[in-house]
Amino acid sequence: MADVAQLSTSLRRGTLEFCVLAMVETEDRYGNEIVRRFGDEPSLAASEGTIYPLLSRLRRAGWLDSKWAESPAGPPRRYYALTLSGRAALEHFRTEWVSFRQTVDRLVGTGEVA
Amino acid sequence: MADVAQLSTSLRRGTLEFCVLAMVETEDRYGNEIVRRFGDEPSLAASEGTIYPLLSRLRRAGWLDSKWAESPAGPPRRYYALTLSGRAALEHFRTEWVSFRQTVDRLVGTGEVA
DNA sequence: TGGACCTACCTTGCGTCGCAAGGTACTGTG
DNA sequence: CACAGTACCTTGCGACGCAAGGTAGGTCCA
Repeated sequence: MADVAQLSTSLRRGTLEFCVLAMVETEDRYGNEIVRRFGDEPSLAASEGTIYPLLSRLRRAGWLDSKWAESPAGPPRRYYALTLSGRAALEHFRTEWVSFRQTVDRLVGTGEVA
Repeated sequence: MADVAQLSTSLRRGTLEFCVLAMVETEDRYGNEIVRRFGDEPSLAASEGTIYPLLSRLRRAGWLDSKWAESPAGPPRRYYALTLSGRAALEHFRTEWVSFRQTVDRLVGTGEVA
């Protein structure tokens, strides 16, 4: 059960993968970079153990493409880019997200006036 | 992997339980009633196999209380009510949800202008 | 040269959850 | 008495988050 401390853990579910897609939409990025960027988002913080398997799944699903490139200092990096079907999936999520968000707002309320 | 058909399945994760809490916030409700009400929400549809175990978890977590009552026609119903700590959890979710929602809007965009 | 450290990748194991399918039982109707 | 409707719950499977553990390339400095 999601006690209060783990609340945001399961909130991320189903959203994180599309945040990743959005993150590589305009620019190729590599795994560790993505992990660090999510670390800056308090509502979305996710560790290596979450991001790397997620990137593999997105690659297998054909939504991401990857190519190796050398690092200016350190081991080589695997850069990810959005594929055509990845872009389509992201677009589809955007519309799905809007209606989902509205439904939740309506059902649980946000403290604002209805 | 969440293909497009299962997209909303995992979106629900982490949200559904609080929609349930919100649903019994102002009025006691029983399981089948909750299932039917979610059936009317296209973004949240969830079946018995999801709702009943969820209700049990919420009860074990101390967020819901239940009492049996006879039905005007049919087998007895188990009515659920929000406990004090359930109410606190729901309030906590409401603030968490608002910031989560904003983060996702910002990261994936919604098609609206930034 | 060699040790310490950083960066970068990935896997293993555990626990949780959604959900289709299957199961039990009470009630009213023909 | 059979049947259909209502209402509850469980089982088994697959997917996922994530802490922890593992490998390896690169730089720095003594």
